[in-house]
Amino acid sequence: MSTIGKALTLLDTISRLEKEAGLSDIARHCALDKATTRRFLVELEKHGFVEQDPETRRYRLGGAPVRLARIRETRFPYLSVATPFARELANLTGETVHLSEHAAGRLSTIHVEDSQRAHRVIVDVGSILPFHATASGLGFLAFCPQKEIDTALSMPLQAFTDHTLTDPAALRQTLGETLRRGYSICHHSLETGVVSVAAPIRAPGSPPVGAIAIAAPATRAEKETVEQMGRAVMATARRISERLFGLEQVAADPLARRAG
Amino acid sequence: MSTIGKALTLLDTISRLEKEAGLSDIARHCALDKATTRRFLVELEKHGFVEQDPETRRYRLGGAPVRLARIRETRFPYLSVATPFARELANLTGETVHLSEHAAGRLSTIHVEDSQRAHRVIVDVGSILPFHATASGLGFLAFCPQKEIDTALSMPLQAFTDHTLTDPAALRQTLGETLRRGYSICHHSLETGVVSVAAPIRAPGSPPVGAIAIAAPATRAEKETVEQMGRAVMATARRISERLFGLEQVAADPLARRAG
DNA sequence: GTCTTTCGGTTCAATATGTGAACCTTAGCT
DNA sequence: AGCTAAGGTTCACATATTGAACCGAAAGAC
Repeated sequence: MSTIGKALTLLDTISRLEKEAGLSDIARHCALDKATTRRFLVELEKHGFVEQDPETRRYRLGGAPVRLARIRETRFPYLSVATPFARELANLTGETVHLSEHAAGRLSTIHVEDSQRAHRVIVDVGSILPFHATASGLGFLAFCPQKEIDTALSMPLQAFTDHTLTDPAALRQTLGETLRRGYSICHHSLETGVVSVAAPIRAPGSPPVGAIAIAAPATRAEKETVEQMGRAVMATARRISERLFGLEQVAADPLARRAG
Repeated sequence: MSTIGKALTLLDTISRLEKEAGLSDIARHCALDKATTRRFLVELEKHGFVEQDPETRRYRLGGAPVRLARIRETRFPYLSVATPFARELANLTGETVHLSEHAAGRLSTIHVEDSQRAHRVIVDVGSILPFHATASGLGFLAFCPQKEIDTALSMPLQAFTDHTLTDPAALRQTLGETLRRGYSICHHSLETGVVSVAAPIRAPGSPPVGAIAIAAPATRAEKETVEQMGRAVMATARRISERLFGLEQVAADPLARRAG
């Protein structure tokens, strides 16, 4: 792997740590030499991607990504467009709603609207959503070109619960159903006791850029409720997509226009 | 410079480009070889920091920073805490208010609340604010340790207008006044016709993490108005700081606590 | 139409760059 | 004191990075 790749992987590792960590800790997590880790950290710090606490000497995520993210957001206002819709959906259904974005071949959670109920599903901002074991992943993948699906299903598929589908053939069938239905359903695949539905955010004719999902405790997810939530999430995904990419006839570059 | 440094500099360069750019263009902007540029771009793309449009083959900022920024924001909720205060200040004064964050030794604009007036100052999200020629920069620097000030003033100081102060001694005096006053004032330093006031966001006894500023057309900036805006921005900066870092007696690690 | 330039992208020998075992110093623990 | 593990540094060695030269495609120029 190139040096850049290693450094960005290190950055990714730091982003997954619960809180700031020491040099040796980080080196262990990344399976890198301490000297190498240090050089990387120093370099990343110079550019603001990590910060070192001057007292504890521990490292944490820096402020540089904030600037980049804000620039990205002004050019492609995914978060600012989608967030109000997510909130509306959370209010409508009373369940936790979360948004994910596709980057670096992974689907990561970039926003969460918590359910107001005491008994609710918790989703962490920044968490990575496995394609085969989450509604978001399936809802995203189902609308991707075959090539993407093949790639995703050729990876090792971890069984998070005993309900997790790990057989590529079974997953392909699920994806087919999802595509026909317009939204995905996921029962107890990542965590037991959770049912989710999701739909992709996409420009017509293009692969999705992300997904929106509703996650509910299984005890509140009767068959009929799931269908209601599914239709709601699909409708919301469609509205977000229209705001981001314009209506069908406008096949313009999403980055060239500002969503109205 | 290390490979990582070069790659991150390339990323920074891309972030400054108005829109997506081609390979040769980017190579020229970064003064790097085309082959090198390509390897960097491919590596950055693998990790989601840049995207390539499959049709035009041009490159643009990717989605990965969004995830990192959201994680950073959950741990240190600078934007979400400061934005409502900025909006309030914009409504109160009727002028454009912008927030900046210190990272990688630079002050970058991470949020802008536009004035509602037709005649107003425009500030771009993502723009870098020179320390010596902006109210934000001066307001930030004035509250930094002497060492930071020396570093900043030992850089080449560009004269953006014929009002820009570029003499280190004069700037030191301005910084002293700013420190005593509690907020900075900047007349026509970056652009003629613009007057700005700013105050630092900071934990008591620590260097600032950023600044908040009001930018107004000079025609609306009578001496008295400037003083009013200065007091307002200083008060708002103080309230943001208190929300982020707690009140004086709590000298805890800002990242260990959630603002209330 | 053809010539020319520029584009995105690739190759490979030369070499600059990154690597990591061993080292130092400090801090906390027994 | 003695031990362990922390953060950080050094330098001979190995490997990843570099860039001139290259290719085919496409966009202008004439």
